[in-house]
Amino acid sequence: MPELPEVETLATDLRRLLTGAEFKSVEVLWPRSVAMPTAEELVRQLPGHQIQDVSRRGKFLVLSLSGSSALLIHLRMSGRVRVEPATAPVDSHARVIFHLADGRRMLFSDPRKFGRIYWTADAHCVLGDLGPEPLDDDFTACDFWTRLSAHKGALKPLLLNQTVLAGLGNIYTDEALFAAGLHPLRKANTLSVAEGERLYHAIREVLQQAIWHRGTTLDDERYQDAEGRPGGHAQHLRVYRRAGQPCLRCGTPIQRTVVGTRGTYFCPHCQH
DNA sequence: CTAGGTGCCTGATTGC
DNA sequence: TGCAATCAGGCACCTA
Repeated sequence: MPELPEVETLATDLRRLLTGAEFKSVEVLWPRSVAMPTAEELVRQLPGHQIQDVSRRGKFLVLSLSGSSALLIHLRMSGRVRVEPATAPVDSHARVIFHLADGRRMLFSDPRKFGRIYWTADAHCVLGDLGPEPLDDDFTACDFWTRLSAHKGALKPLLLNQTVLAGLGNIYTDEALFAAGLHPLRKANTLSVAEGERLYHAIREVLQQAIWHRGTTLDDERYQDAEGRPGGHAQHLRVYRRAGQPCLRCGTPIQRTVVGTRGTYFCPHCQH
């Protein structure tokens, strides 16, 4: 599933591929993929708008358009965005097809139909509740510890909460907790300042490594970059989907448990 | 306010 | 073998 590193990789690719491109027409094959405005309005009014920049906020892909509107795309579980020539065969899971004036198309495909597209003049109304960007310079360890200490629940659900911190999903949350030596059920407000700092640095390092490898594509998952290539980070995962295999630090078998509703992987010896 | 539960979805896996 | 049931999971939405 696409999390911050996958969306970052995609945004970087799309910026290179799409800056300056203009929408010629839009085909909506699954109307519920369009969250805002209605599919009809998108089809009627998006053509003619130009893509001025592509960036990322949390797990949202942000396409800044002429006229200061923004096209926001959330891939959720199985969404994918690809730029391809108009002659490419149409993906059977295509949900929205953006035909570009230069003849190419930007395809949004999504087998599980959880992904959502927003077109709005006020991106803040969609992105406004997101927490800080973990890789931003102005997001500090001190800020992070303060946020953690305000919650008495377990660390894992808290790190998945996008209003606390933007961009982490199931994979990188488990990886960051392992790297920090913290148990997923550890209560957030019991962390020492030093432990908070460890988690802060672990999150940033795990995310940066994954971006370096252009994201994680697991065997049964379909994350791809804008040109259809898989990411290379799967082989660097240290706990995620490694239940029963030896911890790379101490050799103890990695355990899988369920926290909330999420499959959760951790080393019972290294994480406290 | 927060915490916890459910629905949205389909491909892959499991069970009979 | 074939079919049905189960599971996975991010987030919106609901209730306590």
